[in-house]
Amino acid sequence: MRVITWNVNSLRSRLPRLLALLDREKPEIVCLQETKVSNGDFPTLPLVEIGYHVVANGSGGSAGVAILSRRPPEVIQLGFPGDPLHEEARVVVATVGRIRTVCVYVVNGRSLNDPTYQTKLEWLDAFTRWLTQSHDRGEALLLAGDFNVAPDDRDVHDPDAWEDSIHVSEPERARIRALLDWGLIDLLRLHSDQPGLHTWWDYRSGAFHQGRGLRIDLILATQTLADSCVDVRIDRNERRPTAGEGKPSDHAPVIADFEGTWDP
DNA sequence: ATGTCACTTTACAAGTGA
Repeated sequence: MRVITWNVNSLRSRLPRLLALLDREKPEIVCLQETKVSNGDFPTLPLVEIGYHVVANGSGGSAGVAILSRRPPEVIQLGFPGDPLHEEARVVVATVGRIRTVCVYVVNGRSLNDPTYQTKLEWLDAFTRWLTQSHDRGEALLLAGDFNVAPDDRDVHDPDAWEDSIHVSEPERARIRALLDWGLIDLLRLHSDQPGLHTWWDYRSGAFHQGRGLRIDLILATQTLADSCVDVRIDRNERRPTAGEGKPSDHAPVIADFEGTWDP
């Protein structure tokens, strides 16, 4: 069973690349962020035509999330009770097979002195409170998305240059640790402790070409699911400009493989 | 610090968010 998370930075702009990714990787579950499309304008048809179910949560703003799945999704939830930014559409939840799948797009925050930085911390607190209080660490829970936080210095191309910056500040990292302390496991770190495994590179200044990136797109899972995770990789090639399928997102997809079908 | 991208708007350029 294959799971992919990808911040597409506009689904409509990225649709040709998404269709190529689905054809290439044949994932069972896909978590998308920054779809930037309202539910009414979601390009459902080309995805249904190739065998995917679609659960979208989009308000047309700069966020928007979606879960695509081979199996029909059940117990669908848009946002979460007490979401302080409910109208921004940052969370979508669905059960696929035996896996409770939470797709998340965390507030960016822009910089430590921007008002949205506090919003980010408060939103992460509310999200984590909901997640930990309404789920069981014994269940097969998958939490995937753009966390807009690089969990530790291995996830930052130049930790000195990024010290006390947005995405790496200690209060942000403490919020990620709270999720891990509750019982979630950072699946990529099961397989590699190497630095330089980035998932996002700024469009500007040739950041991708120069390897100046961060790992902010994560797939977390509870122990029962993590036990069956056999591989996690980052599709860096998808971040490259290519002919024919339009421009790349500023994020690369993260791809996790699990043993077994996880059918009910 | 910033050389990009995609979206929006009383829309054909400029502001916003990332």
